[in-house]
Amino acid sequence: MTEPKAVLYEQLARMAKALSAPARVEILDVLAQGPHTVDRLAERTSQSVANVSQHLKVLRGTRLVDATRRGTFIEYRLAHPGVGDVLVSLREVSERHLLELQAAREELTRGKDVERIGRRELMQRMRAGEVVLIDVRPPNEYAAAHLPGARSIPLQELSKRLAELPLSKEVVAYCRGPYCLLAVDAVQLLQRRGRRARHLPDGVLEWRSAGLRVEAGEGAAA
Amino acid sequence: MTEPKAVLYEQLARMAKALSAPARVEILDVLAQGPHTVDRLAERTSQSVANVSQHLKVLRGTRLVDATRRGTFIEYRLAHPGVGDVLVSLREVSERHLLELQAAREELTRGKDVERIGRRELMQRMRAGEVVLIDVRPPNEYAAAHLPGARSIPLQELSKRLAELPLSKEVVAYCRGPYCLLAVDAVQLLQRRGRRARHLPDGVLEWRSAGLRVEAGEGAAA
DNA sequence: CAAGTATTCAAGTAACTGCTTGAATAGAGC
DNA sequence: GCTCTATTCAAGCAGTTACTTGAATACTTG
Repeated sequence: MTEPKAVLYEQLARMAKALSAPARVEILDVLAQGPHTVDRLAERTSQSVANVSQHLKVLRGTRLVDATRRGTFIEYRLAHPGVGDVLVSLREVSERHLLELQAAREELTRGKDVERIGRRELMQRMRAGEVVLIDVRPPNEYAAAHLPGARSIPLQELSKRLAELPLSKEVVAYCRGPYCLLAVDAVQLLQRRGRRARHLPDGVLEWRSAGLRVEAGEGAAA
Repeated sequence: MTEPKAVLYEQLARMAKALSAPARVEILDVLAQGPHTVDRLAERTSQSVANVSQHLKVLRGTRLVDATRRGTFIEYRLAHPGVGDVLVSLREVSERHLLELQAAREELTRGKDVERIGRRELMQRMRAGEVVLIDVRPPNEYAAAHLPGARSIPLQELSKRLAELPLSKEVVAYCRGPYCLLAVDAVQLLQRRGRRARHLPDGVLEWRSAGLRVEAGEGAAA
């Protein structure tokens, strides 16, 4: 008999091991924004296709991701919203304990301090009709999932589409999550144009992991 | 410049890597029950002292555990309650996705099916004074942390101390968590003696991770 | 200060990991 | 059925990991 208790720890470790390569964490992080094909993943993560394929195999082995064929491509996606929760939980504990991570995060946002808004305040002001929430990610990510009531205005189009945003309301921008700079750039751009704007540091992952609802559809096809 | 974004993923992976060896997960699991010295850890996990020491070094490197000298021993403990949350979160996702883990868990509890009680019902019935909650772990673990209102009756002493449990009340037993069999054995013993008894599959880790309060002290010294 | 011991270090090993390169496979679409 | 191409496989290499054994530290206690 192989100690049954040993099996339990082996399996927990196996799951952790699946998350123990930077390349795989990045892949999961990208997949959290929506389904991707192998070579779009390779492109987004600057890795070879073969290598991404091998990492995906590992992730499929622990059933963290699912694959479905779609035309000539194979589309990979997170197997379950709960996978996102682990990512968020891993990030929380890492930020609390790893000084290097805190340093890297500060480095990332150096000179990009913008005023933030929290989930609760955002929801209150949304209900009161006082703010417009914009999703500045690419349209396909918006289509895969976005925050309720958010409008899709990709960062690249923002300066041309300013007229869509009522002057009377404050603008709140979000993107992929706390490590993504799209929304920060959006807020800076809006402020330079004389708008009141704040940054919501959540992405759909964080939002869902906090137990809140997200919407899908209404955008470009994946 | 080393890509700042790459650093973020490296750090997340570093944290996951710390959890990617079965021996380390087991060590953390034991530490979650209270502080331990290196050689008690070695004993509990059936590993060599030198090896445990090396694993502890890794865990200290990611600041998951802290060490403090206490007499001639060095006592290791989880650095932060949040570390327990990661363990719980890792376990949740692993149970959902890894069939092998589900199988191992069934194997572990085969022929030991006992009636369970949930957190909510337990709290209601505790408030109503209808149940006695007993902690069947060794006294030092009880002393390190236990559920509010629980009485310490180690499994070994249970049959001798039955008189302490009022016949009028149902007994609820808990131990280290869902993979620990102490409480299951306790419930079986109680039932053989004609008592109404149920099993709470939580340990202090799960209880705390659900946002509930735990108590410390009032027991044998660590 | 000396002795004792809990803990850590150091060296050596077998096994594994992540990445590359180049070839094979397996569907879709005509 | 044939071609095209997205994806996977296979082999190989440099670097790392987990464990053992045996010796060295470093702290307390007397």
